[in-house]
Amino acid sequence: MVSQQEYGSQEKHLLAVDCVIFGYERGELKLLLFKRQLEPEKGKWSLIGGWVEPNETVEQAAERVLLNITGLRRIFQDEVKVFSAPDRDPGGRVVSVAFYALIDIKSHDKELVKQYGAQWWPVTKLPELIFDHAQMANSSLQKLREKASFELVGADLLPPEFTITQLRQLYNSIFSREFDPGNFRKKILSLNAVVRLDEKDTLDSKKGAYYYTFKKADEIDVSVRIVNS
Amino acid sequence: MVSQQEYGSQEKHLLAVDCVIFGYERGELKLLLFKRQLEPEKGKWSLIGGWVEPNETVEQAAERVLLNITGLRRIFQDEVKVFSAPDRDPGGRVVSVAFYALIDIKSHDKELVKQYGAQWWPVTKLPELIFDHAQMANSSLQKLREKASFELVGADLLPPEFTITQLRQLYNSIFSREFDPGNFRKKILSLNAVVRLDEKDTLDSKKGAYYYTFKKADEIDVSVRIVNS
DNA sequence: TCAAAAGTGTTTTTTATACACCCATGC
DNA sequence: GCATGGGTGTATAAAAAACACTTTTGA
Repeated sequence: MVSQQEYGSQEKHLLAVDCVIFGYERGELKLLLFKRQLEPEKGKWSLIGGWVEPNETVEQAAERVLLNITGLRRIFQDEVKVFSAPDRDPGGRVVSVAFYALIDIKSHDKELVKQYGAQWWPVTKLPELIFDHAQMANSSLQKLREKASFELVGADLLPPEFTITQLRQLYNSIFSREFDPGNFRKKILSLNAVVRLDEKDTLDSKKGAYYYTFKKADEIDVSVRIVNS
Repeated sequence: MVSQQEYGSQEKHLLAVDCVIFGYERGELKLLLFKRQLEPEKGKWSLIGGWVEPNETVEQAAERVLLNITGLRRIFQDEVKVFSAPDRDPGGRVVSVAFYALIDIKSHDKELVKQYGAQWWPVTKLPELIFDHAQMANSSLQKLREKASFELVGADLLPPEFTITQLRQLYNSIFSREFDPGNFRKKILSLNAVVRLDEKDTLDSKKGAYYYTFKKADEIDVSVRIVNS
């Protein structure tokens, strides 16, 4: 039986996490990328990663990496997939669990990011990435689209106060398509997940658009479809 | 920087896969479970697992485990999630990647299964499972429901020839609800994914029901919703 | 005054759901 | 002849999509 072999006689593996960090800025969905600081492929662009420690879960490892980079706790993150091709890392056999994370670019620690030589890249114009990191980024975008189809993702990517148009533009950039302004607005408001404030944004339009905030998670209706097909 | 540490100085981990094997028999969705043959928790029920070898991917490890158990190649399988709580396995720190698989119970090697002391259990009446295997089973069922919502899953679970009613009963058991016979039939036929044969099944009904087969994957329309909410 | 985004309303199309009803046949 | 599942048709409801139109205001 496969699992009958003793634990002790088994080969062990280097285990890492890699984080696909999404942000949203000036109408574009972006990814935080790093200049790799160790061989192999030193100097090329990559996702940020970290080793999994013996006393932590892979989720905790990802949280730790995200905290180190952004200074933020309680970031939304979700597992994407395990990448385990034996030769995926020329430096040796490393099995990596990819996570994607959503952050509000404005709220993260820019100093930390700068220290690491990191940079935000629009998802539509990514540079060449090392190893299988491009696959990780692609799979993550797909996962994000799935999530955004079933629930409102703005809470993690937008500032606390936002206009419906900004939310729509975020969705435009996630799905690379143009949502109808009228229909999108109606759909969002029907979800009963946002609250209108009294202030208006007057930067993006002359008339001014009301700001909204997200309701707390426990006040929101569950599982309503947002985007179809 | 998190990933700046040398590869050599890192702790390694025992890495395993666990397989949640779904089958369908006599109107019930079932799981193949095993009497665990090594300590700890020897003799209790569990999923089947195996170690990940240094020269293979986690997907290949799962394929190997499935082949050993069922005698079948090219089984449908999909990654569910990594389970990595440091204390999840009392025998030591083992990180496990859960996979779920779909097989046609009739076509697998019953002798092999018997050798392992394995048994098919209806998903609605599972025994107590070791470690976090119940969580693995739950997450897998959720994943299966997701998949079955967006595409027809019958091809892997049903015999090559099946009636629409059998397909509906499979969906009933996956979603634990009753689909309307008329509407389900119309929906399935509208997908243009099955072909009617000339033979009829006369076991389940007096009038007899036409057998159908699935079209090849590349002949099927992409991404049509089957089940909502 | 007019371009441009905000916001509302209306119409059409599509899809889901509920359910009536005929068919074929073994008992 | 009638109960049973097979199979088709229809009527209603709900949702999505297309798009017209009105409001506001800075340039």
